[in-house]
Amino acid sequence: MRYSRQREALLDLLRSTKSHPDAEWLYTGLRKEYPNISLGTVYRNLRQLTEAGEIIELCYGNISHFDGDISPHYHMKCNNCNRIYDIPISSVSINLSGTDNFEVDTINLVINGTCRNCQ
Amino acid sequence: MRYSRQREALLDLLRSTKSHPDAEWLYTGLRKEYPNISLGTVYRNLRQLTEAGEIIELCYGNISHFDGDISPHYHMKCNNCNRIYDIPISSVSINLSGTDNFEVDTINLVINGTCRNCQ
DNA sequence: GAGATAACGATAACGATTATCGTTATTGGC
DNA sequence: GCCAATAACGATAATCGTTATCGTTATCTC
Repeated sequence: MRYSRQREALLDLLRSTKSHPDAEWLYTGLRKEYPNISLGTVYRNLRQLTEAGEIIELCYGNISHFDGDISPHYHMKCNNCNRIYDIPISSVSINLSGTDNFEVDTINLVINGTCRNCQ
Repeated sequence: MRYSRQREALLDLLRSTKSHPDAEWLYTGLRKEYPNISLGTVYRNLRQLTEAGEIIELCYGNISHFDGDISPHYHMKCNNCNRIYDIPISSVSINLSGTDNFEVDTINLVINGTCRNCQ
């Protein structure tokens, strides 16, 4: 993967937020610095970075969101405002007993509910 | 919601399998009994049944899968064959401590890894 | 059985994502 | 530093899952 300014800016922007944005949000943000950047470039780089393991793709509600934080953690999604919050891995303990003969790779946990702001 | 033969057949088909199928699979299956059924009908009824809480919509990899089993349980997804397996709720114990002020509605847990067949 | 209308089938429209293609930018060897 | 090779770009067309439209059919209520 050869260096590109656009990909670097995308990675910087994604790492600078905790909002788990989608491609459109990133595109809008990048256009401030790169007014001619193409939406295709955003999608291409999001896919490359995901495949390289530098970012994580989250799938909530049939559109992809992205997370620049690749350290293990879980998510909380508010059913009202659709915001996605992080849950530190230390706040959850998961105990598996019946997954016999299944080789566990990653654990994906999403708590759906209502966040403080929306109550 | 008025009765319809097509919706009833869809519900029967979905409840008869543990494969967590997508719309296309259900469409293909229904065409054996209803050769003229429309794909739009499948989608319309899947949405209605989901909204009515009679089935559950699962989102893995940007295409919707459906589950006729609405009793609480979790899922295991094989990264190799993409099959989705059920995990009984009794096999997992989840302990939340840091979700302060978040009103929990549902818990969505997916274990990604390699199933017995694919090892 | 008749009128009201939900649901149908066929198909067009939509929105997110991916592919194409000619041009531009990065890189490694001279 | 320059040049050739080519990865990545921007613009845009194509794809694919899903939703909306619309005239017709089936279900339900009286």
